[in-house]
Amino acid sequence: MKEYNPEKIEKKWQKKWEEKKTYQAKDKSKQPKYYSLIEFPYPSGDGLHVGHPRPYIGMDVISRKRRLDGLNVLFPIGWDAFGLPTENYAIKTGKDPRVVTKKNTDIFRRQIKSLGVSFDWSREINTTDPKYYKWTQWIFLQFFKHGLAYKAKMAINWCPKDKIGLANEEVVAGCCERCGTPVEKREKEQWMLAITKYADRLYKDLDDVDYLPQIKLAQRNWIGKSEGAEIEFLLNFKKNPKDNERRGPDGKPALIKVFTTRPDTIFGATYLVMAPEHLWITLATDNNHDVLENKEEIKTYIKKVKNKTEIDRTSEGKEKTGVEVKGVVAINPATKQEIPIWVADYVLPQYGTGAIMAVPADDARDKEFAEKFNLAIIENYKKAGMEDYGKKVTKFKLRDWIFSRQRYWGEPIPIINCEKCGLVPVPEKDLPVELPKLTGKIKNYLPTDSGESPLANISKWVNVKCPKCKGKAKRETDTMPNWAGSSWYFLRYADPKNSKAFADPKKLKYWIPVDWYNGGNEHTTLHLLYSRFWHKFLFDLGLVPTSEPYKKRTSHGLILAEGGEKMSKSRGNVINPDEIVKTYGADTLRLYEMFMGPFDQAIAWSEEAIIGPRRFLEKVWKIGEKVSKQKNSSVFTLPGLPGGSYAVQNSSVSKLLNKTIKKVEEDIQDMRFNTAISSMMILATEMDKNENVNKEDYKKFLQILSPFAPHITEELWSRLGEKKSINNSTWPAWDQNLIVDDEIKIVIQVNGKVRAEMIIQSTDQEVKIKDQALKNEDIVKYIAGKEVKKVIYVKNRLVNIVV
RNA sequence: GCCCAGGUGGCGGAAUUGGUAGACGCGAUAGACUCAAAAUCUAUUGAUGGCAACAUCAUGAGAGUUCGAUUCUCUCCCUGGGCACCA
Repeated sequence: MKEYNPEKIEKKWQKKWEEKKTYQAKDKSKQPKYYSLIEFPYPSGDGLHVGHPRPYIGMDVISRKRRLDGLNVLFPIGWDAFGLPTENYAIKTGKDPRVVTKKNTDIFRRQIKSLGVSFDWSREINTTDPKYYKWTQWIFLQFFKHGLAYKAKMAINWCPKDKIGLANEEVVAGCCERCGTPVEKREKEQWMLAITKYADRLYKDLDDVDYLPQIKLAQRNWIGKSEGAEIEFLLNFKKNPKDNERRGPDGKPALIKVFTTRPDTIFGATYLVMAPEHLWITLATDNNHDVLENKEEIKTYIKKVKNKTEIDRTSEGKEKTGVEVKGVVAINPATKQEIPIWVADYVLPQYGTGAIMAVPADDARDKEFAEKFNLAIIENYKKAGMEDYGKKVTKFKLRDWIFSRQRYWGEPIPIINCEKCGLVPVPEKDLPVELPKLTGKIKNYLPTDSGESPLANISKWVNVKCPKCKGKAKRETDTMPNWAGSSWYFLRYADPKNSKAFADPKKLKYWIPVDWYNGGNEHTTLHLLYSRFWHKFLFDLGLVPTSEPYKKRTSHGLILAEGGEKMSKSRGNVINPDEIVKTYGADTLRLYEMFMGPFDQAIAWSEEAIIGPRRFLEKVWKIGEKVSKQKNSSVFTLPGLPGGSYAVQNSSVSKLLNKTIKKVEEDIQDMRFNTAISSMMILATEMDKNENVNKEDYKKFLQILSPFAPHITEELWSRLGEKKSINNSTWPAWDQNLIVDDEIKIVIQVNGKVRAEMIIQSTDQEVKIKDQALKNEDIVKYIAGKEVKKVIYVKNRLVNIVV
């Protein structure tokens, strides 16, 4: 076997590693633990494309490096398999989502395995497995029992033709993706999780974790902590003087509470604006109240606003709309002036109090609105103190999490609705509440006409006895969002087969927190925040050992198709890794994906460029042939010293090797995989040129390459006579003495422009170097006859002469 | 619109974080080997001018700070991602 034949050696080693359980994490070990984590994939029907493995390979490099560092590494994988695409596919084809999921995970598993990623497959999990979602439901019950899961009326996207609730993604340009009918908003009772109760801690504890700065920033912006004041504006009713007894339509004192981050600008507040959804205006326009002069006009406006998206409503570019609330005015507590009240959709109901004081002199949106509707703008108004007119409060943009889906393919919410007892949790002993199989007459995965989940159609499943009073009751038919299963999956990996608890506390104590979690930027504010929330809740219950789940978080960029577009089946530009593995080998694919560009940035695939990494591996192979032919002439044993053999150092290659070991080590830690590979390419070229490459040097090279290209290095390693796997070896140490150069080339600049080069000794003093530079013959002609104002020396870099 | 990331040769990108812009790879051109081709090897490869030494220009655009700016500041343009029911 002279030629490099990746197909043969890759399959061979993958089989051996599996047999020898090389990558299985040990629950008990004297070695320190290391938990590295990737976001478990959604097994879509399109199969794996070359973008999927990028983060896996990246974290695989980290994990393999950690093993060589002597750590007990947990690097697990599973399937986040509930979700819309599978459900929609099931609706279209009538196939059981379970069958579809099984098929898809089988394909994904085979494909991922073919890349030699060092996952511990013995811990594989699947969120759709009842043994798994039993615990998702169990955690939900804990939320419910602690009052953090509750029901509330929320607006959902509703297609009036298909009569189903739609995900935001299924709404295209305001219309239903399937039938094109304009989408309406519809109020529906939804399960909510009170993530806002944790807003402060989710914000503050970011200080203690090692996330990339932009990830922290994104989370902070999302939580949207702002300090400001709530100020009460008293109302004055015009239509009926009796109303001025300071009683509003809701029976409370007639006032509107606003939230502002700038209470100091109150003297400039010339009108109030309420969100169309504001409770005050809802009540004031209903049939029981008659305080407003233009109720119908306002009601028409509110109806119109209802179907706009939030982005449309708050975009500065879009023209502002609104109506004045006639028949009532507010009194500015600072100026004592009467100011008009408006309803406008640029104010959102969820944030602050759903009402603002408008200061058009200071706020761009208020100004735009005031100019359109001819409202007063005061410039040069007096500034007030922060707490002169209202009390200081902290508000968060973060909203509670809508946790219901009217879908089939999700975890059933384990609640029973009893006519007498109300919402009753399913007893823990009855978990999991399994999804009923759709058999016999019912083969329909569509939601019901009333907008309920398809589960509502299955009366046998729905109708149950109340666990409390044994009376008639019905199961909750809403299911959980796909975010549920992924909010705690990393805990399950610590103990994936446990049937008594979601995980053994001892094992959690050993493995948690996750040491390094890498994932997509698109998950920064949802999944990452949700899972931190669940983890904190479990921590408060004493069920997990840490208040934060992940010590470190980094992100990867997407791989785009050749034109720079997203890869998708519908565009027909998907590249299947199977073909790349077949043509070039898994090691080449791995190297290429790590080499193609910075790990955290989106990058376009290029079929043409893959050949580079392949040529590099051919070269590594060639050097291996050369080295293995050498007799051990370059290794000798020093008499008198125990055991070891001492290599004769080939100084130029050895120096470069030591520099490369250091560089690769540092680059892996910072995920600068592309430059790590580039430095190894330089080393390989150097070894290839050199007649006598020391065997020990070459083996060190194989070791530092092995996290990137595990198959070829394992093969070459064993050919050099090593009996143990390269995985069980130790990362080579670099020698500081071999890294420092004695002679250094520096440049000489005149006025910042490079004019000459010179060689200095590393021991040279600054004065000597400056003097040498001024005397340099190329430099003399540039500075002759000119006054030297300044000479700047940057250590080991340059001398700059300013004339 | 708001928030985030980015814009460097023909292409992907590098630049020790203020210190030689273009490492490494792809592609291209020429040569070696070959009957020939492929593969491989060697050399060249930012632009302009010049026989050459060399000079000038050049990191999205414009300004600023500095001995020195791809890097820092300001203004603007463009691309990608997120915006709460996609995963």
